[in-house]
Amino acid sequence: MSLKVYNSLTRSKEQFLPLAEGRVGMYVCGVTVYDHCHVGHARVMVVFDVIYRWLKQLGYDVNYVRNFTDVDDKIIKRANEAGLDPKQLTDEMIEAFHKDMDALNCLRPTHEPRATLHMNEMIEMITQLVEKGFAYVADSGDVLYSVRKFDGYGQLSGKNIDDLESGSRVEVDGSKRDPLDFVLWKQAKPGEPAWSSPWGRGRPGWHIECSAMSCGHLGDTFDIHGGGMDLKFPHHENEIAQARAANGGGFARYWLHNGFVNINEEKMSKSLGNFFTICEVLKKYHPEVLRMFILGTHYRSPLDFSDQALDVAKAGLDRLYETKRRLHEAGKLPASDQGALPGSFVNAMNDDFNTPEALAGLFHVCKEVNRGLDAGEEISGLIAQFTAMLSLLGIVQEDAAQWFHGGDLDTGWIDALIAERSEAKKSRDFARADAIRDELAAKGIVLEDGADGTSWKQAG
RNA sequence: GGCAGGGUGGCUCAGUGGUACGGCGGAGGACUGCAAAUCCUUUAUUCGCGAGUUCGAUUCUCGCCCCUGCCUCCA
Repeated sequence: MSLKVYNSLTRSKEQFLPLAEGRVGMYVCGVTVYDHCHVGHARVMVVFDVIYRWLKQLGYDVNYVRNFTDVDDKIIKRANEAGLDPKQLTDEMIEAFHKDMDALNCLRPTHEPRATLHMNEMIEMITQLVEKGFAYVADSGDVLYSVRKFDGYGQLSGKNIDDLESGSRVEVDGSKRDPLDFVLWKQAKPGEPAWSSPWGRGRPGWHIECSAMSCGHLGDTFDIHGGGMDLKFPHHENEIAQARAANGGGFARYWLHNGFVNINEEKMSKSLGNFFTICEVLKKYHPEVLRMFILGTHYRSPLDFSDQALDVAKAGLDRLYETKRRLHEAGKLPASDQGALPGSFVNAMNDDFNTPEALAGLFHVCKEVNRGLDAGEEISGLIAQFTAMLSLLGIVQEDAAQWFHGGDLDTGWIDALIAERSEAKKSRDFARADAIRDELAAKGIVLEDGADGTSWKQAG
């Protein structure tokens, strides 16, 4: 079975066939780097990380491009408030972003272009739009895109221009010929970051950077464009209008959009203020827990964020880690993660990256491995499947003992008590043995007596 | 108002025209000195409500109810 993906453009699941055989060009909208990322951002990054990994698994040579928006009103505002140069702020936030992504075990994209380093491409694209009559210079000096000039406007988001205008919440801007027109190039006010252009010193509008950088790296027509659902309109709609009008290409062929992260059934967002940053969550939970939490729901469905949901994700990981620990202790962990993947897992992933179903396959193999271990059977094939799935999903990559021991470094006292308890057990002094176990339990240490001695883990 | 996506066991999350995957939790059992972990068994006559198509619908169609999102910046 080959890969099928849900294409937002056609609102249907389609066979995935890349433009060039064996190669995939994928562009994902990154973040505006004015603040730390929250769990909603984590979702996009993890979702597309898994998509990236799966495409590579299928043998494609993937050119994965994810941008940084490092010029923007919010950046300017935030930098001013903090008394920083915008460049300082964006550099800092990009570093923080990378730290979060590394923690979440997201592979680095092939390219991570910054908008400020692609001014020429943007200016060139705007020039073409002006020349071809899709854009005009307004009285304000801003360059605007004339939405009504572009035929297919609204195709992606399923909107038509007249509906948009009638129910419009768009502010009426006197210099716009049509309320829906959007900015391609914005005149700089004194003190704002600015670049020279045919229309004077200024900065690009938000949408143009993605059109320019995606086409710049991947060509006028490329395979996949992704991002959060909220970018569908107007951002992606505008990207399409710009790119197709400017260079006549088809732009992205498959549009993939992930669902939101909700809190109390409400979208997590900056404007509502109901967000948790990734680093906040990581103070309380291991990054793999967050990753597992995200993979537990299909990428297009809403994902409800709560401590309880994270606890469930952790419980699932604990189960997988128990098996990993058994394998480690039995000396049966394979040296390589390159084992064959079970068919159920492959089918699930090929069906629009159905990670919940893939996880079901993983848990099934996990059980089979435990069963085989209990029975002392030869199960190296199953074990190889097990670790290959974990590696592909980017979970259960820590040392199993370390996982259960938490961040505790000073564990000598625990080992000493365990040794004492072993002696007590040997002399059948179970009262003493149980007293030690209770003493440890009171400190959150749970003991497990296995065939090869006693191991321990932190409770919860 | 327009458009999009949802409503599945105690919680969570898949899925399918032939009575429902997995995880967590619960119950019983095996193992254990007792536990823990693991394994086994079990835990939805039922998939928001009503009608239709069908031999048969949770899955298709229609209507209704409820929820969320987008329509302004937003992953």
